[in-house]
Amino acid sequence: MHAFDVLRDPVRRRILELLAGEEHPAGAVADVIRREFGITQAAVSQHLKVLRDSGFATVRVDGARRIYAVDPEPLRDVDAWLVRFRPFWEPKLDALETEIERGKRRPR
Amino acid sequence: MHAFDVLRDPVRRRILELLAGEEHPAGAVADVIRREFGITQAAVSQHLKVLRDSGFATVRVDGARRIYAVDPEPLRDVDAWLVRFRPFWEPKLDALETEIERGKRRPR
DNA sequence: CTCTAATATAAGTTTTTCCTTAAATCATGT
DNA sequence: ACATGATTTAAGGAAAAACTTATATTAGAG
Repeated sequence: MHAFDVLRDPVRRRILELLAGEEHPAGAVADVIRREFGITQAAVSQHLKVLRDSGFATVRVDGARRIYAVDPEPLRDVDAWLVRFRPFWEPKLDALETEIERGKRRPR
Repeated sequence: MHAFDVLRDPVRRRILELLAGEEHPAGAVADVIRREFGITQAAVSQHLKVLRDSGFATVRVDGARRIYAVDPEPLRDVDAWLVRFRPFWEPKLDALETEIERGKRRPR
């Protein structure tokens, strides 16, 4: 499943936003989403499954709870795809900025 | 229609890639897409309509031809949404970089 | 004005997505 | 062992997306 297929759904985007701040157990995610979107816990669980299967989220078992966290890899792919359009809205880089940008892209 | 709904379709993403390089008449786009995806001219035209309606592309009439070009605004929104996840893969900025970044985000 | 090329739109079908309810798992406290 | 709480999985249905073919529109050539 392609990254954009996953991000297409507003519920999944919201879940990722929640997880971006910090990890959460499935139940906590379900509570927020149920309140905001009015869907059932089962539906939320299905979305979590999509996020797992597509590599956007990782799970850690803690007793009866499943703790979800963001796995940023696929988001990075999206970011990479966007690169070719960024020149449309980003000002030209001068020489110093270019050097720093280069450093950022070649991390230690 | 949300930006991610538009980007979800691989044909539309490919069209945007084509237009990112330079503007093209609808027919030229259709030729490439038809070859690469095996769909009809009508289907391509429908995708172009989605891109128009959702603000991803602009059209300029030139005789019997319609010249399409990228309008980057919605892509910028996507970029903005990604911001919150970028700390996951981008190294920390030091003070000088922060200053420059700040300058870049507040153009002219 | 008529023909043709370029493109868009209409109508209908198939496929996919997302939701619901119901049932299955699995860990923990009693 | 049993009941309970947390979560996932299964099955089915409704709605949305993306094709196809056929038709409409519009510009320019002759």
